[in-house]
Amino acid sequence: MSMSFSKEKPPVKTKDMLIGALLRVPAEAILRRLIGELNAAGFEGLSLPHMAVLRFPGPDGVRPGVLAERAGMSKQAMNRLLGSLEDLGYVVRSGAPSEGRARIVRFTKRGRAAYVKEVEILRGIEREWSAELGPRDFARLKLLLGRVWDSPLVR
Amino acid sequence: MSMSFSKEKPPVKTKDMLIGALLRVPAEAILRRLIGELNAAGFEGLSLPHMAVLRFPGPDGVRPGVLAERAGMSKQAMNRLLGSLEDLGYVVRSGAPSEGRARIVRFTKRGRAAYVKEVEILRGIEREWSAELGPRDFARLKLLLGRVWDSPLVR
DNA sequence: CCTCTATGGTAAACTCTGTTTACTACCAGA
DNA sequence: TCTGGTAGTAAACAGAGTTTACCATAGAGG
Repeated sequence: MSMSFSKEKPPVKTKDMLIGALLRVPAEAILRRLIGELNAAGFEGLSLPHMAVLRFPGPDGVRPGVLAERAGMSKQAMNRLLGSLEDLGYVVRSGAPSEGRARIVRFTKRGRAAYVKEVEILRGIEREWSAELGPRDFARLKLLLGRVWDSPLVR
Repeated sequence: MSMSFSKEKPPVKTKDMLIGALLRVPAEAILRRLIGELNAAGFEGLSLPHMAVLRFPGPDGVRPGVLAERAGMSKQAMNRLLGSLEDLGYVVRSGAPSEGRARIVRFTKRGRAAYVKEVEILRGIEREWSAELGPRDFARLKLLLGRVWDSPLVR
């Protein structure tokens, strides 16, 4: 599944860019890179849809329905994702609901390692951005995005 | 106490957030809103995949293959998207390639109106963000994202 | 104690969207 | 003229998600 963008920069003035593209393009670039590096690091089989599960704050100890809600998808879709992740050896789900208990998703060792690696990759990306923009400006960027996060704008 | 991503804020410290989520979440929120408002404004039928065509700098006067490249998808997939957009009355493609000329995508009136509306919606979102963050900080945010855009980080 | 209802999970059919594979048409250059 | 490259198209296929429907459990009220 190639999400690759064009390889050249469009001949566009930055000041014309609207906030939509300014956020979307780097966000997608990060996601592509995350998946690529995860696979390259030996965590094979992980693809874009799996990221809906692996992303912060992670699925460990959480019920499938909650994960579905977080990811903004149906329980059924999430369930298949979890089945896939289970087949790949990244998570396990506790016993069937017929036993009366709610199911709980748990990381396997491999799953936890993948999650740790994911955070590492993101930290690496942050270091690169920090080097490119300068530490002060990168910190400012994160701070501003944090204020957006805390605001009602994104809900 | 389920913490839903879409309706409530997760109990998370902003400083723990990594750049991936900080960009992804608002980018997705904007996209959802864009599609919703476009539909509500009478531009029915437009869905998420169509946004790969309608997004800046727009398809007008461009060949299908170039649009495919821009969107990071195969020419076949783009072609079907364009067929869909054509059925919905937003674009037209010039005569078949058997006629020896390269096909060119053109907006219909409706298509151009949708594109104009899209920019309007985005400008509206920018105004809201500007009000929330303050004009100076919003300008700073766009400037910083522009520097990311211009850097090799996102390619 | 029994039923009714809400909740959580599961399963199958369907739909949408993209890729892969393969084909046709035109064009420019040896 | 032949040949390789470009542009577009078509059909088969794969995947990912939703809808519809169903089962099991737990808790509340009669």
